[in-house]
Amino acid sequence: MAKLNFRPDFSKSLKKKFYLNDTETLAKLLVGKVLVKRTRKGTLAARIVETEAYLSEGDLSSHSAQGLTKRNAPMFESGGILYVYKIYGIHRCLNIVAGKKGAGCAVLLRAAEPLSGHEIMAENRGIDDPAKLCRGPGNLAKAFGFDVDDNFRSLDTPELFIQDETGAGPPELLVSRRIGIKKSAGMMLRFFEIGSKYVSASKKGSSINNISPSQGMG
DNA sequence: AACATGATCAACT
DNA sequence: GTTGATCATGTTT
Repeated sequence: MAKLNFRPDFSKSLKKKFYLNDTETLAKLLVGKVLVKRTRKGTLAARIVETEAYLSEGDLSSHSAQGLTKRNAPMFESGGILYVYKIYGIHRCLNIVAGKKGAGCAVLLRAAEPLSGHEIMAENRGIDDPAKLCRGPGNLAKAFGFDVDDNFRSLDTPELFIQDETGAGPPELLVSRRIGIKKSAGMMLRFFEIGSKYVSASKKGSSINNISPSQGMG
């Protein structure tokens, strides 16, 4: 579970093609990967344990459902960049754009297990408990210091990337409905690691069979 | 008016 | 330990 010997390694970063997977597949595959951000104060890293997929079609809760707007413009770019938006005036939500340019889909990062930069995250959050630093989408974004000026930022530089640390095998996942939405609420598009104490909200879910990469539109 | 939230509190298992 | 209700907050539609 905990990666005691984690070291940031840009050579293990996910490549552009990885983000062209369809949104649901990307959401599953991102669980267990490590988000790495280098700042002036130090390097932040956390292992993703909970995600949600927001689709390009047939998903009324996706920000892309109403078409291109100024706010959701990053969603319509090619996958592998950030989409950050404000919610309830207070919080930020960090998304990874998925799929081809023009598709309009993204993966919301909902929770993560801190691996590096604990002190910086604690300072950003104003709390210490490692289990709470990156638990919940607003908290995760705040711990990492992401804001709307990070929109369109690419995930393929040594300053910001996602590292594949799943050499020992992918984590076992559960699937559930997404949290905090009313439209398209029945869709099973939330994915999280079984038994992780870093997961937000409910830890109930159904088991998933296999995960296979694809090149669909999501 | 709705909103991809979080903190807090009450009630329950 | 968990779940559900309540509400502060301000941007977007």
